[in-house]
Amino acid sequence: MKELAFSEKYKIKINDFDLKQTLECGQCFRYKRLEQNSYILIAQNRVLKIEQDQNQFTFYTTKQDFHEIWEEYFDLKKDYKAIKNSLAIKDKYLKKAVEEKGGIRIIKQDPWETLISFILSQTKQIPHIMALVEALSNAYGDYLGSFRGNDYYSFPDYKRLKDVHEEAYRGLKTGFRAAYIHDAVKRANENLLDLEALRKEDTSYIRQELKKIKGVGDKIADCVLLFAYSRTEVFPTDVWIKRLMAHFYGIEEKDTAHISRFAEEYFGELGGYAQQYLFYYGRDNKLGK
DNA sequence: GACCAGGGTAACT
DNA sequence: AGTTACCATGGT
Repeated sequence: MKELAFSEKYKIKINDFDLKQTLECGQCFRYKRLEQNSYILIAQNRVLKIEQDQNQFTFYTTKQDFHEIWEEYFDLKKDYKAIKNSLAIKDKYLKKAVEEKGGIRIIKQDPWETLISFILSQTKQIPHIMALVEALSNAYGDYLGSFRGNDYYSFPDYKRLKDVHEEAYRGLKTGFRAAYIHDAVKRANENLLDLEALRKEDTSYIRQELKKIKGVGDKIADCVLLFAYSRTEVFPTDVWIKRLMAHFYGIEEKDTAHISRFAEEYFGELGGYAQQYLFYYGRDNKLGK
C-alpha cells in the first residue's frame, strides 16, 4: 500500500478550460471527482490530482511534469477561443453549446486505452463504461497507489493482456465485448496492429486498420481518431449525435454514414470540436429526448 | 417486464 | 444499398 501524498504543486492560469467539462464530457473514463472542482485522473501510468478555481488551476505535480506531460495531454497550448468563435457564428445551437460547454478540451489519450475503452462502450451507459474500464485496470494493471481509501491501477497494455482468456473478460461482466477485447489483444501481440506506427498515417488508413479488429466499426474507430490521434476533423456518430442532428438540423437519417457526410460538409475541419460541444450540451440538457 | 444504453455483425431482402 | 435480429449486462 502506498498512500499518494500529492505534495508537489504547480499553479497556473489557463483560459477556455474547465476541468469538470473536459473530464465529464464523455471523452475519457478514468477520473474521480473528489470535491466540486477537484478531480483525480488516471492517465499516462500516473495518478494526477487537479483543482480548479475560476481560471486558476493547481496541478499536483512538478512544473516539469506539467510542461512535459499534462500541457500536451490536455491540449492546453491550442487557441480554443478561435475555434469556438468559428463554430458559434454558424448557428444558434452551436452558439449555445459553445457558450455553455466552452471549457472542453479534446484530450490526447493513449490509443490502446482509448480503443479498448470504446470497444467496451458499445450499448453501455457512461457510468457502466467507467466501471468496466476500472475493473479491467484493477484486474490487470499496475498498482499506482492509494488515496482516501481508493486504490488506483494503470490501464493494462496489450503485452500484459497477452495470455488472458476470453472467459476472464466475461468474468468482468464485459458480455459480448469479451471476444472483441480478446481479438484486439491478439492482433496487437501478433504485430497485426501497431497503434504507435499508425500515428503518422492518413486518417482513412487508420480507420481502415482499426476496423479490422472484431467489434470495431466506424464509431469506435472515429473515437480513437479524435480522442487519441487528435484527428479533430473526425465526427463520431453515436445514438446521441443521431438524435441531436435530427433535433437541431432536421437530419432524419438512420444511416450514420449519411450523417458523417453532412457533418464533414457543414463543420469541415472543426467536426470533432463541434461533435464534443454538441454531444455534451445535448446530453447534459437531455435534448432530442 | 419492456426498453434502452457514446455499436457492430451477420443474415437477410 | 437498406433493414433487422441478436449480442450480455445493468438500470429505469
